Amino acid sequence: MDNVKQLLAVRRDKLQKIRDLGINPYPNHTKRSHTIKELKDNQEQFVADSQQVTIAGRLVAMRRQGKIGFGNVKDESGRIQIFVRKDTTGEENYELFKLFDLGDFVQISGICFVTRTGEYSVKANEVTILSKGLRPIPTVKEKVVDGQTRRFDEFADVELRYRKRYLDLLLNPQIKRTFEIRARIMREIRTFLDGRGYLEVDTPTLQPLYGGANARPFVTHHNTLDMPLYLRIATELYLKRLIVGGFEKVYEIGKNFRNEGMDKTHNPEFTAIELYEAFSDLDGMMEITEAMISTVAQQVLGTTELQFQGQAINLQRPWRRDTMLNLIQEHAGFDASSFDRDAIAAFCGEHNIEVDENAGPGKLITELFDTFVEPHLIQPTFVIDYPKEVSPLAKSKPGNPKLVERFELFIGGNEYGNAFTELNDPLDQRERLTAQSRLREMGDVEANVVDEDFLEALEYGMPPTGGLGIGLDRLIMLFTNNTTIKEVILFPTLKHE
RNA sequence: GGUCCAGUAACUCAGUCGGUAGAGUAUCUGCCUUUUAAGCAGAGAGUCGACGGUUCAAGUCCGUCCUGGAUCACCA
Repeated sequence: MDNVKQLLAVRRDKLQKIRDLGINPYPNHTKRSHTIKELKDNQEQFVADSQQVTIAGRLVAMRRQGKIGFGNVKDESGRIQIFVRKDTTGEENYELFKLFDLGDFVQISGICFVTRTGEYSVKANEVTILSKGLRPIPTVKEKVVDGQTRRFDEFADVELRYRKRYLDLLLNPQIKRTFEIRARIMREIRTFLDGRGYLEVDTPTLQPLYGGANARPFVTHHNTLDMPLYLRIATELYLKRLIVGGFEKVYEIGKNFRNEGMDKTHNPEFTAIELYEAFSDLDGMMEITEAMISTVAQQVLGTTELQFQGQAINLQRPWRRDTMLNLIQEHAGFDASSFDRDAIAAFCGEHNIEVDENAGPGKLITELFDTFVEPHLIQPTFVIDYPKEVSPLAKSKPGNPKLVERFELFIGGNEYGNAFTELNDPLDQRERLTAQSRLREMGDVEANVVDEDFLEALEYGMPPTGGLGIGLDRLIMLFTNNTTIKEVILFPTLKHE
């Protein structure tokens, strides 16, 4: 018999022994009177009064010695020591206590007191099993040395942590903070936008056509309708339809799905917010981006100055704004404003930047930007004036037909958001999407597809509109000082074991 | 996808020059009525990621593959 089977068999055996005592190892009801935090908050009084309490939680440590035993019970609010004596619980109940294993959910009734060594504890007069565990839980021990908690045999295997996130949360409770911050960020974004009169909406995740970004989709099939459906890569085109329909301020927070590679900043499904505001524009989107992110930081973290990977980042408004071409000039010493493809391609070649033969000058300019500029944009920076060639949904910049009114937001060398003055000229939009479909024919699998229904909606008239998208997982990474997107997603996508 | 690193007991990790697989924790047995990384004595527990090769002999050397991490490329 191998070790795991042996360990499982021991637990099964104890389970049967509990049943043999006439005790249900999975009772329906709990009689908790206090959370552990409530015990701690009232320590002085509860000890003075020998307060009778009933706590419930997971048994996370056990130190048995003959006819007594110490253990530690943990609920979501905290962790406390229990003290069990045979002559206090009685013979029969002590038999049950001896069948407890680490990881079991237990209920302890007893009085609050302080042990000889000064530890606040519950002295049990009755122990109850709430849920018997059948698998051994990895044991992480802690010792406090000079106020610092040292941990032993930490549950640290990154792969195991992601695959068995429940164990990660249980054994590495500090991980929970990331997801608490995540939830608060979401709530504060909603509070902020609701306060500005925005309406939260839901648009389809399953779409007959996909659009709104450059990406390959996941494809699925609807059996009854016998048609292909795509998991959305963005919410953009549906939200704009709502602007056509007369809503003036809408936003959606939800999952997007992109069928492409994974790395530290890309998970196949990720959470984004998109918002659209009629009668606004790129300047309006910069204002709302600054206001929203700095407000959320203040609400969630209590400050707009944060530390990210050893760098101090200041989210205090206003944020820097500069054009892509200026920034390339500054960091690469190259003037690309001519949009002369040959000259730009030659410069790329000199700096070992791969040049796709189908790439136009605009595409090459963004590659120069990515290489020379992006890593240096540590403090929040709005990069404006993007090449039209790479921005099929953004409105042209007056006075320069090669550029559009678009920004991307960079913080700490990473991209966080993308916004345009939205293109509302239906004929121009049709030309742009048609140009994208030509790129598709030349092999660009991520080029946009022509969405006739969307174009028809624009033909009914869409007001001048500002639109913004922000990758929320990355924002959460920034706020929690994580460099890996998997750390901020509870169940990140992994390959099969 | 390229390169580099890692995968050994349930957990955390050693394993030298190729020579019968190791420790701590956890588990089991015994002792122990104020311990706290409890302690003492003993025991069980492994397809050394998978497959193939070299060799008298492979955890160790070689090849292929799987999984994860780092990095580069691609990608927002």
